[in-house]
Formats: sequence, structure tokens, C-alpha cells
Amino acid sequence: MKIATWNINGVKARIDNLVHWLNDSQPDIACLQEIKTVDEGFPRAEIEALGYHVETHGQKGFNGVAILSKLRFDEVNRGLPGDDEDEQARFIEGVFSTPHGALRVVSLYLPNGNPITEDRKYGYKLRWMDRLQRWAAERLELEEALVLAGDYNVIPQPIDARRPEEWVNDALFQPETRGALRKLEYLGFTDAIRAVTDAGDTFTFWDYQAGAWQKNNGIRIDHLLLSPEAANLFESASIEKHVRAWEKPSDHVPAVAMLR
DNA sequence: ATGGTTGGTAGCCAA
Repeated sequence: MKIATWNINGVKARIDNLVHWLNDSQPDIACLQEIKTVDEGFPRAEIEALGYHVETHGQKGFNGVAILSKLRFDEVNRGLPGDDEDEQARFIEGVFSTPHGALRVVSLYLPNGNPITEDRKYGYKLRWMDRLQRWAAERLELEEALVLAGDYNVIPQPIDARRPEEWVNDALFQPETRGALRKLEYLGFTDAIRAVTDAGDTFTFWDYQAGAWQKNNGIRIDHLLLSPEAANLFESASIEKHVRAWEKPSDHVPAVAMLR
């Protein structure tokens, strides 16, 4: 079972790359972020033609998440509970049946949070992380294989940035941000990429600006967190870095976890 | 180097 997460930075601008990647990488389940379209604008037919079921939680212009799956969806839930006022499309959960039992997969797009001086930005990020932590604690009680995959907009540790000193005033690297991710992880989740290597250079994002890709000035902010039951099925994890060198790339690359 | 680039939009904003 290959589960991938990829912030594609606009599905309409990235449809050729997305089709190429699906054919190439063959994920069983692909979690997408920043589709930047309403549900009706998602290029559903092109993806379904490749044998995927498609579920989206879209929004006009920005945000928007989706799950593509070769398995049929038993259940789909849209939106992170905990704030009825929050209209941003950043969360979708799918449930699947596998030979090992139920598998829950979330595609999440955690708020960027910059600048840290604005409550409507950084405060929103921290409140969203608190909601996610509380939601995850509840879900863990099901004792099912659960994968929380997505663009967390969190650099967990200094080794997850090529130049950590450039990020000290950024919302992605604040002590409060990193603490909130750790609080989520300490519920009992395994960071799939961190589980296979302590080396840096498992970056998932390189800015379009200032030649960041050419200089390998990247950060690791796209993560797959595995519940204990998912960790029991865990085989390997990797970054599909070559995708960043394609024509008209997203600024993120896919991160992948293999489960039994 | 307070710059630089991209996508969606028609608000230059969000990243």
C-alpha cells in the first residue's frame, strides 16, 4: 500500500505533472493540497481515467485538498471539526477497507501562519493545530490504522532545514509551532520520514525564489504521521525529489509511506 | 541582499 502526500500548488496549472506523476509513481492513495479550485473545477475525468476514485474539498482561489484512491471510499468527511466559523478548505478524511482492516487517511493543509505578528495568521495556525491535536486524540480511540498526511507548514527540527537560521522569524519554525506538532506526535504518532532517517536532505519544499532549488536550500514540511496501528504496518518511506526538477514544477515534492 | 517567483485572481493576496 503506497500512500503519498503532495502539495501541487494549483491542480489546473499542474494537471500534466499530476497525470505524469500518478502514472510514474502509482500511489494507491494520493493526498493533495492547494488544489486552488472549487470541487466543480477539479479535473476529475482525467484522474478517474487512470483508475482513481476522487474526493475533493475545494475552495475558490486558494487552499483546497483532495484524496485520490485506487480503493473505493467507504466514507468521506470534509472539514476539521472544532470551529464552525472556519470556512477554509484544509482537511478531508477518507476511510477504506483493506485486508488488514479499516484504513483512515487524512489529507490536510495546515495554515502557513505568516506573519507571526498577525493573529488572523499566526493565531489561526496555532488554533488550527490545537483543533487537529484534539481531533486526532479522539480518532486514536478507534485504534485503527490512521495516516495524517499533508503539508503541515512545520519544520520539525533544525536538521529539517538546509539553512535553519533563515527561518527563525518564520511561522513554520517558531518554538510554539514545533511544540504544537510535537504535542500531536506525542499522542502516539510516528513521523514516517523521520522514522527511516535522521539525516537532513529529506526536504519536501524549495522556494521558487532566489534559486533555492539550485542551492538545495530546502525544508521538510510535508509529513505522514502514522497511528500505532498504521506504524505496525509500516515498511518504508521516501521523498520523490526528482519531481521538483520537472518542467513547471510545484514548489513541493511528494512524500511517500509504504504500508503492508 | 527587506529581494526574489508562482498561481489564481481581477481584491495584489497567499505562499
